[in-house]
Amino acid sequence: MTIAHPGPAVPTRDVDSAAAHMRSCGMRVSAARRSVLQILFAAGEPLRAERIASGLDGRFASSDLGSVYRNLDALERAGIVRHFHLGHAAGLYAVTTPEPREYLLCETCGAVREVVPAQLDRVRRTIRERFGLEARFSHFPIVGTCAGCLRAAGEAPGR
Amino acid sequence: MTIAHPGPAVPTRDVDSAAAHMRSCGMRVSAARRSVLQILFAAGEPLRAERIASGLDGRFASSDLGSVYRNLDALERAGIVRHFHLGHAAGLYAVTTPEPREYLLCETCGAVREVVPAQLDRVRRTIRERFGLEARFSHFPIVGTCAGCLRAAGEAPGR
DNA sequence: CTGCCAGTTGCAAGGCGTTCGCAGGAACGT
DNA sequence: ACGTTCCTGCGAACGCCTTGCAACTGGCAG
Repeated sequence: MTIAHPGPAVPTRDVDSAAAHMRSCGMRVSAARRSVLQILFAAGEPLRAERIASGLDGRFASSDLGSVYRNLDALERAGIVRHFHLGHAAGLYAVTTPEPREYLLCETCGAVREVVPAQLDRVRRTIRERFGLEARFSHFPIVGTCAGCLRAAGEAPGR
Repeated sequence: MTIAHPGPAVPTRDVDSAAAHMRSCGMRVSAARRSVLQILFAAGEPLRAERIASGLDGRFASSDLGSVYRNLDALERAGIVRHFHLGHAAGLYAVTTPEPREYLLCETCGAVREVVPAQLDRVRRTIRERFGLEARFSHFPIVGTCAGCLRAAGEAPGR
């Protein structure tokens, strides 16, 4: 998935509620799709397609990488899954949560901070007022240098 | 170039001043490098490597794409060139300017707004105060929906 | 001005993440 | 149980970028 699907988010609690929604969308609930969902729910953190295809390193049924991408796409279209990108790395996929998520990334150490949108509303408002842009940090994060790395950078070069 | 080179920016006015700086760094000033610089200066806007390799569509000397990437890398290391990314597309390269640039991207229509860092300082400060992160929008832009697309989206769905 | 040699070049192959075409296979309404 | 339609795995291909290699060349030593 290279772009974010704009459709409404449909948070689901478990594989079965997700399956119910899939059926209500006219999608089939195949073994491969069920497996993708199982893995995403089990992991509890965003995963790369590769890792899903591997069955979460063997703990679940594995499937074809191409099919995983197609299924993630279908699930994202249905609002059950969403994805985002940290820098240039492969996309990360997660089950849609009731409260959306946005991200901040430290380009130096790779640390990721996950926040709910309300925490970025002041930032968003400033950007909207100044530029008319309604910013989203859910698909592409805010990138910068975290406090720790700033400190480290401030100490080391001093010497 | 997949990551941003951290070195200091070295703004140059033209190919010759850039060449002088290159030599002062111990780099050779080859025909291919001169051509990359000529093209970047002539274009006056950020370019994709592909476009540089093509000699700006035939108007300049063309060169090998691999060499273009290597040269852009070398020039970026030297501070003469920098690059950024708009979404998933290929990187965009430009000559370093005295005043750095940051970007805002409308994910809907693709419009790009280029601003100087001061215009984003309030945003940056808010983020720093709340999260300790020193944000940069020079390598990855702020992404969202621009005023025009917001309006269009607000009208159309009503019908 | 000549010659040398590390730094560069062009070419081709390779890598990563993702997409696509295809033919066989399975979900689900009837 | 059946058939249609969607989905699957496989392999090939793509876009963007990197890399290995042998030939070449910039720029300093002499």
